[in-house]
Amino acid sequence: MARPTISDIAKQAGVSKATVSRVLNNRPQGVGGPTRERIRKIMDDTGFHPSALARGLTTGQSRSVGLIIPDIANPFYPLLVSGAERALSAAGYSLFLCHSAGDVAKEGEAIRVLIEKGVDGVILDSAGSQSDAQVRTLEKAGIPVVLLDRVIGKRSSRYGVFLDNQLGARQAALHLLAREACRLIYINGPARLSQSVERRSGVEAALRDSGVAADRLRIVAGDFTLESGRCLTASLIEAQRAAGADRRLAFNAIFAANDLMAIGALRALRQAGVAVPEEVEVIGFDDIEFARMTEPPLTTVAQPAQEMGAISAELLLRLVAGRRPRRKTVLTTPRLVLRGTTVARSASAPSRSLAGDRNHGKL
Amino acid sequence: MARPTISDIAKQAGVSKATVSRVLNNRPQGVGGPTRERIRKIMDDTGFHPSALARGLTTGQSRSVGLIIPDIANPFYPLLVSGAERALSAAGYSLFLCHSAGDVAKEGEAIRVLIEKGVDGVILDSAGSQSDAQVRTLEKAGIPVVLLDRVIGKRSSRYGVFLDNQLGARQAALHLLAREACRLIYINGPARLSQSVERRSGVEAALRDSGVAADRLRIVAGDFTLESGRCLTASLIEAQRAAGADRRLAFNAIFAANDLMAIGALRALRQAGVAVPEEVEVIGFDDIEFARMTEPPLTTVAQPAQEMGAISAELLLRLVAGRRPRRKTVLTTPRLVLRGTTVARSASAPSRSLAGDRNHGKL
DNA sequence: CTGTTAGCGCGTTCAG
DNA sequence: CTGAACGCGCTAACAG
Repeated sequence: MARPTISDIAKQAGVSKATVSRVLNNRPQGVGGPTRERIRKIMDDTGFHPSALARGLTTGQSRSVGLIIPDIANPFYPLLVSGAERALSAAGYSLFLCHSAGDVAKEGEAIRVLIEKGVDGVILDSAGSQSDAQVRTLEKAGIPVVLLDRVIGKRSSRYGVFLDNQLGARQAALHLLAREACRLIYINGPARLSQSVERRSGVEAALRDSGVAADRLRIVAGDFTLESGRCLTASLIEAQRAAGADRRLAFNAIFAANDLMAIGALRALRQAGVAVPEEVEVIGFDDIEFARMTEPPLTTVAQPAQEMGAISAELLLRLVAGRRPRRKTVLTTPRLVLRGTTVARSASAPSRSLAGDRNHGKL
Repeated sequence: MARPTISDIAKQAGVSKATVSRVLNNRPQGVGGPTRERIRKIMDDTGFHPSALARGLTTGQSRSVGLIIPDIANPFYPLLVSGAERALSAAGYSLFLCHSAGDVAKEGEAIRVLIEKGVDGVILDSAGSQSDAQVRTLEKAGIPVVLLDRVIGKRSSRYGVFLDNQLGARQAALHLLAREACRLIYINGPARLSQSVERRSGVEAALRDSGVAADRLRIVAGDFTLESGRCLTASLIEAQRAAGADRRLAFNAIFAANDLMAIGALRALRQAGVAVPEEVEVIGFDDIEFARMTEPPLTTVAQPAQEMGAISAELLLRLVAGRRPRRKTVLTTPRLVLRGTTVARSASAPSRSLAGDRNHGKL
């Protein structure tokens, strides 16, 4: 009682395989109405399912794509996956999920497997900046690639979907710098990551744009963990208190390069008895789910992660279909979400004016 | 310059396809050392990758399995996925990820696709209790299925990996009931979910075991959202205050059926100025990532989600290999993680004594 | 040690 | 409108 094949159906229906194939693919011509119905019924009764493997072997299309991400357990990536999976399955494609654990070798292994599985394309949230060779392997195999979230080399050389980190950081910093007599601390991530570089440059741009004196901004380096945000903030508070009335050490605003560090900062402030947002305002980056659960809820720069996943899938499908998208890379727009860790500022321009909507155009 | 096939390699090497196939599959006999090396080199130089599709067509094995979960964006499921993916890829298997959005129809569609893709097996975190027919479709196609996290019908009738919800709830409740003069509130989830039923029964068992009077326990129903936990707790506090010195309304412990509701409860308590854990102790369930970020960090019942994913994968692989595992279902053991929302109790028995280690035995 | 032959299940000609 | 024959890339069984 093995799985029935197309020939089994043909035999039972007293027709040829070709005829069955035609009803399978809903081809209007070639099969009479009654015959069609009869074949359909037999397929249902026998529990027939056409083999996508066999089909792919002849068509050269597997209708499946690979998605490689550094880490599934990290709460940011599932959003990318979710967006991609939805777009893909809506288009009749399936998703091979692979994780690289941030390791270039594992990433290469995943790519090898995906090629063997005959995927029609790959979405790659690359493990490192040296992934260039890996991508070339795919290209050599004639498999389209869309980069997602992380840049490899020059941004414009490959298809990709990224967040405009600079813009997001700029928005947040501008918002804080609009505070009267603002003294801003920027807690950056590890300098080697492109995200850190871009966000920092956004903060510096905001400083220039707002005309605030350069000594009003102070940049410290964290490592994207809650602990680092807490420690850095605690020691800043400490230093400020030790200095007594020395106002140069004072600060009344913190912008952290991710939400976890912002939450750490929040905790340090609370423990020191500093009122948020009255004495110090705080903004994070990412808009992780927990951002709205802190007290007060965290103002933060939201990444449209699901959308990014979906866009990358659409871009890839276009490539798979053989069309050349007009734009090689899509920059998605971050959005400043105002919550309780900042005070309302009526005068400030609405953040949308900065945003534009570059990601709503045609791909 | 299309993708080279096994015949291309054979031609270049001046041997037959069979010989190439033999080195491809590392078969020790059949090929001489030098020939083997030469063929290997040619494969490397041409960037040859064997087609898993074609291979699967003849072997009847695709070396890929499907994993269906209700929702990828929900932070609990990625842990399951992560565990499964790791175990699978370590065994040389790839993972098709599908989401059902909790919808039985979509789940059916996913199953259909997976059958067509020729997966060797399916791990199913079922969308509903009526998924029985779907599973039968798979069984009819000769595809092994392992249930994960959610039960369908009678627990013992199918292969599956589940958490011992009753045990987890019992541990938590016992811990709280050990408090002197404990008056416990249990915030349950929606009654229709098996998780709610099992956890409630665990709480009731703890009450009996501890010999505490039944009127010390009060059960209210939430819906697993943070808001519901907050509201219910707030109104309980309200009622208690309105009653003045009426001690029957007093409570000094809350056990919530998940972490989100516990966090909501925490917030209500803080807003009412109730000290945690001094006046009221709180325990949650799940141990989501944010549990350790609340203030104080949340004591909770941890689910070994990654492990559950990994075990389900191993179970499935065993099935795929044609071996009959000794046990049809694996019950994983929850673990009470003591953090800041409960006070230390030196007298209480270590939670491990209750735990056992049923999930460490042979599958 | 190596080559030959025959499928795996399906899509696609090209004749009928 | 329908059917027979071939090929997709690979493995398995059997020759040599």
